[in-house]
Amino acid sequence: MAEESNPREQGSKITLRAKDYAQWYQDVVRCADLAEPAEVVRGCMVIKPHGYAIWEKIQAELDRRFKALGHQNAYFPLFIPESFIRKEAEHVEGFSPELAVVTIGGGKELAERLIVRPTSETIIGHFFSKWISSYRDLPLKINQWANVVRWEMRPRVFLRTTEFLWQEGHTAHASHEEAVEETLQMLNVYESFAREFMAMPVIAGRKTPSEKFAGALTSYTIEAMMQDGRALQAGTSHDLGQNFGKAFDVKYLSKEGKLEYVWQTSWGVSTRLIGGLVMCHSDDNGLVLPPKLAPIHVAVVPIYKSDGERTSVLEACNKLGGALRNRGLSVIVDDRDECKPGAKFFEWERKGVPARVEIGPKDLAKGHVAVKRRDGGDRFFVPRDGAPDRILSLMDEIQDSLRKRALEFRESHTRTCDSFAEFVEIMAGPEGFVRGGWCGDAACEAKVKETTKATIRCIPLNNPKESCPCMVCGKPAEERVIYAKAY
RNA sequence: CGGGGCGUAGCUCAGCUUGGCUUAGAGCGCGUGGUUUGGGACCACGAGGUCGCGGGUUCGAAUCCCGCCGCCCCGACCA
Repeated sequence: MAEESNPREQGSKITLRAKDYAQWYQDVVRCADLAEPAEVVRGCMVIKPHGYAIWEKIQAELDRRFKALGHQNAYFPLFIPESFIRKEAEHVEGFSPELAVVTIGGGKELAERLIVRPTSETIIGHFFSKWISSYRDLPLKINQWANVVRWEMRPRVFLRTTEFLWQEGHTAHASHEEAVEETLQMLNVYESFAREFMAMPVIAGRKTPSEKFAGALTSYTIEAMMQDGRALQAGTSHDLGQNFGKAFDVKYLSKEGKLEYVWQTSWGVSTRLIGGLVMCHSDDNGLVLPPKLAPIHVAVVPIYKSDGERTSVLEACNKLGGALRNRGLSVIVDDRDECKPGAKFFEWERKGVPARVEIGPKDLAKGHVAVKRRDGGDRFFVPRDGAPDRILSLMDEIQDSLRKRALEFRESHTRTCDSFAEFVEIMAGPEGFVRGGWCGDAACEAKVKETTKATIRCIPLNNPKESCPCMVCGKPAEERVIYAKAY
C-alpha cells in the first residue's frame, strides 16, 4: 500500500524498506513528523514536536541515571578560544577538518578566533584546572546537556547533522583505575538504557586505536545493528588518561602532598539515538516506537454516525482515556470531526503510537473495545471493564517483543567467519555483523576498510579468549572482533 | 572535495527542447458551506506565485546566454 501512486499520498508516501533503505528512513522521519531538514541552513534540521518529545524522554531517563550515580549538570560556553583546541595535539588533528569558526564579533574582527564547540573537553579542562586543587575536590563528575557543531561532509537527519543535541559527561579522578571504572560504568549505563528503554540491543566494546576518540587513551562504544545490517555507533565513553589534564594543567595535591595530574573521562550520546530508534524498529507503514519512549502510548479513535452515537461513544472514549491516564499512560482521544476513522488510523500508525483503541456503537453494545498493537498482529477485543489494565500490560509486552525481535534480527545477521574471501562476499551482500579474528595489526584493519568499507566496530567487552586465525592475514589471533559497515 | 539532481503556490511537480496561443497551470493541502464517518470521504465555491538572485539577448523571457547563490542525493569522515 505504501507504493500506491494515489495523488493524495503525495508527501506522506513511504518508500519500501527493501527497495531503498536510505529513502525509507527519510520517509519515516518525515511522515512521523519527527524532524525535517532545515534546508535554509546546510546540514541542519528542525526537530519537530513529536521528535523532540522523544528526545525529552531520552533525556529524562538518562539524566535520572546520571544523577543517581552522583553526576551534576552544568553548562559551559558555546564558544571555545581557538588556542584551547590546539593544546591537545591529537585532539586538534582529529577535529580541525570539521570546525566552525567565528572570526567576526560585533562587526569587528576578533583578536582570537572562536570555535563553535564540537565537544567540550578543552574548555571544561580549562575550568577543571581552576576548580581542582586538592584530592578532596575529586572525583569531579559533571554532565552537560548541549548542542555541538561539526561540519560533517555528508549530513543525514538525526544520524549526522551539522548541529546536534547531546549530553557530554566529563569527570576527573585521582587514579587511572578509578577513571577506567567510571568509563566502563557509563558505558554500562548506555548499554542498559538502550536495551531497557529503546528496546535496542547493543554490543558494548572497545574501539581499536585507529577508531578511538581524538585525544583519548581508549574509547569504548555501544554498537547497534540497523535493519539493513549496518552498525550504528550509538554512544561512546572515553578514558582520556592524563592527556587533557596535562594539556590544561589540571593538577591536584594528593594526600601524600604530591602534585599530580588528574585522570579524566568523557562520555556522550546524542540525538543520533533517535535515528537509531527509527532504523531499529520501524516498518513500511512508518514509525514503530517502544512504549517507554513513545510520547503518546494510546490513540483512542471514536467511531460514530449520528450525533447521538457521537455523544455516547465519546463519553466511553474519554472514560477509557481517563482510566489509562490514571495508570500513567499518555493518551490521545482523537475526537476530531473533520477526518474519518481511517485517516486517523493511518496518522497514528505512521507516528508510531504503540496501541490504538477503537470504540464504536457495536463495541458499546457488546461491552468491549477493539485494540490494535502497532508492532503487528490483528485487531482484537477486550472487555471494557478490564481494558485499562489489559492495555497497561500490553505496553510491557510490546516493549519486550520489540527488544526480542531486534535481538533475534541481530543474531540472525551475525556470522562467524575465518576467511577474508568469504568476508568480502558477505560485505557485498545484505551485510550484517561478522565475528572474525584480528591479530591486532592496524594494517589488517586498514585492508578490511579499503576492500569492503567495513570497519572493526569494536572488541566486545568480556570477549571470550579464543584462538582463531586473523581473518585478514591468517596469523594467530586471540579473540574475535565485530566487523561491519557503519553509518 | 569529487559525481549526480534540483530551484515555478504551503507541499509534490508540469510548462522550458522549438521564446508569443498562460491573464503562469495541475494534484494534494488550506478556508467556507453541505453531505459523510468500523482502514487515507465527496461536491460546490474560494484564498494563495516579484517562476532562487543578478546581468544580458529580444518588440516580447519561467523558457535562450553569462555569472552567482542555495538545497538535496550518491561516495571519502563522525555522536
